[in-house]
Amino acid sequence: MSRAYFSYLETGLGFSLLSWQEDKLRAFILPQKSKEKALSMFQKQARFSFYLRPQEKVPFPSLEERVQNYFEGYPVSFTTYPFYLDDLPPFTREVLKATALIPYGKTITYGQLAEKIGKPRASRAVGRALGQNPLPLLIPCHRVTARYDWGGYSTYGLRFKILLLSIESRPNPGGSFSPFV
DNA sequence: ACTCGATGTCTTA
DNA sequence: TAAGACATCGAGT
Repeated sequence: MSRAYFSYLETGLGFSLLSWQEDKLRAFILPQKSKEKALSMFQKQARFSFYLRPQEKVPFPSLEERVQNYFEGYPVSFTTYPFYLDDLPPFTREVLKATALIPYGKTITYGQLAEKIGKPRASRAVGRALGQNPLPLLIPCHRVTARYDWGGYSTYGLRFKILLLSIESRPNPGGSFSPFV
C-alpha cells in the first residue's frame, strides 16, 4: 500500500485535517477547536497503524483556499478533485459518488439518493453508507436529509449538519458561524 | 405524534 | 452463515 500523507488547514471555524494518497484525497476532518482534536479524530477513523508526519503544503491547487472560502459563506465546489475511495465496499462507493454530484445549496432525501443509484428500497442502507463518508463536506453528505426531518450526522452530530446547510442557504458571505456552542 | 414492520448493506463472530 | 447495527420510510392508529 502506498503511503498516505496529511496536513492541517486553518479555517474560520478551526482546524481541519486533509489526508491524501496516490494523488487523491483520502480523508477530511471538519474544523475542530485544535489541531490535536482534529488529529485524534483522524486517527480514530482512519485506523492507520503507521505514524504520519504533517506536511507543510497541500499538493492540490486552491483546495485550502476553497475550504476557507466555504466557511466564509461563498458557494464553492469540490468535485474537481480526485477522491480515493478504493478501500470502501462497492455499494458505499456508489452512494458516495452519487452524493458528490449534489450541487451547493441543494438537498435530496435518502430515498431519492437510493433511487438514483438504482436501489429504490435501500434508503436505510444509503444512510448507513453515508455514515462512512471519509470526505465530509468535499463529498457533501450533509445535503442528504430524511424525508420528514434532518436525518442524522453521526460522527459530527446533527448541529454540524445543520450548520453546513445554514451556511449554504445564506447567499451573503461574511456572517459568523459556529458549531461549538 | 407515535409505533411498527420491511428494508439493503456491511461488520463481526 | 447468521445476527445485529443503522444517518429510512410509509402506513396504521
